Amino acid sequence: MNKVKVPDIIVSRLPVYLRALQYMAANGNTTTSSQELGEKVGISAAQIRKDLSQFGEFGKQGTGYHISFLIERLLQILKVETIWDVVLVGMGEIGHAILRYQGFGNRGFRIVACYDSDPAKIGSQVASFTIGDVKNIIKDIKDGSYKMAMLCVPASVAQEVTDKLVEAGIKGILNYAPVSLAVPPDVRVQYIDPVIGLQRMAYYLTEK
Amino acid sequence: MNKVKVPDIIVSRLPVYLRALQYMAANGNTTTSSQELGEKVGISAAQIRKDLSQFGEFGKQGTGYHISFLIERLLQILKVETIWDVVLVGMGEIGHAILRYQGFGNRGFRIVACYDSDPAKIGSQVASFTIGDVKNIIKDIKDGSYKMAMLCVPASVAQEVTDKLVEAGIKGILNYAPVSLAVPPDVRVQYIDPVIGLQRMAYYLTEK
DNA sequence: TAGATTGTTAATCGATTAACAATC
DNA sequence: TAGATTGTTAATCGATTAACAATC
Repeated sequence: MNKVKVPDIIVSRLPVYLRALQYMAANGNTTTSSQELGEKVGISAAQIRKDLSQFGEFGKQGTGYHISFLIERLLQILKVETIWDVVLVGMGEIGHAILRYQGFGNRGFRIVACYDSDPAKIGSQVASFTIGDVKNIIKDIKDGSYKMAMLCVPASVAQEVTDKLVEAGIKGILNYAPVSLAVPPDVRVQYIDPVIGLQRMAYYLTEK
Repeated sequence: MNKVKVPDIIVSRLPVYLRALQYMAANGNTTTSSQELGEKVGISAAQIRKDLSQFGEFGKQGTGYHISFLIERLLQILKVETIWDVVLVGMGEIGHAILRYQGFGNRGFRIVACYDSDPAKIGSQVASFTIGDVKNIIKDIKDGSYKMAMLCVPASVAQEVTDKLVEAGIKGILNYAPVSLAVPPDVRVQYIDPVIGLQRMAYYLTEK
């Protein structure tokens, strides 16, 4: 679709722009500039303009960007205009917290199935879901119905469950397990490990 | 301490190396190479050697790295040999989940106090903590006793709470609120927003 | 019109990779 | 010794910034 491949570092900033724009819109703003948006997200105005220019011309000289229009375009570009179905694997503490979290729906994602490997959990009801056996994932979703998964299993089994997800046709994994995953080139992994963030900040702290 | 400032992009990879090394150590491995470590974390061997060389010479030609020694050095470099005290602000769904999470302690961090602004929650007991009034944060920690915070308040109040944390001397904020924060240059923010990760992956998906 | 701000170009800056001497 | 792997240099590659013509 795109003539030239857009660098991933640019793609990674688009959701941040989108989030800020939606926040502005919710506060009643109708227009903004690369300058103003840049201040909100901590990125230079030049970079925002350069990033957006990869996808088209969305602003007007002299006046800047119409917020609702730019939001629409970013939703299109990121392919989150409609809702993606996501499967949740691992119903421990984190899995339950994710299931209770209300913040996915209005940003393009919803959980449609839950899995675990613990016989004590399989078959039980959580919210509106019946927990399925992780062994059946491949069979269940091999029709390609689902492309994304959230992985909340212990680190010790994360790779083997990942292999199953990949075999089942999953192409994007949001990984909460504190371990690096190996996947084929056409599968993306995003890591959520709060400790990595804390350790990274600790480096800059001078004393306790 | 360091003669030359180390690029943040290098610092950001160190916790990932550390995590993989600790995983190897837990599995009984005693030595590794930049090649092997690189395969585990998805980073080139040359880059790992270059990153580590910023801090010293930790390997041996011909044999590679002694895992436990390299772990020790990374713990030192990242300043996570001993435990950092972290305050938790915002006792909603996410705040409670974080409090229940057992994965911080053995990686360098522990929660030492909880705050909220909801009168219905202030004074109540959660686990071993009494929830404090967010208004008192500045007074409570102005002695500089705590340097890090986890922020789990709604996006609408995240900036004002952040300002209080900064005034209270907090230098590192792990932000779970889905909004960009403005902070002085000596304060670091790390963002945890799963939807950003999901949207970023959605870009690469071809169809539903 | 005058002022503001875009989209884009060229220059700068920084990060990654490839290669290899050193050496365990 | 021969093989393996480091730490480091130089080359390559890619990302950011500064500047400005175009134009709303």
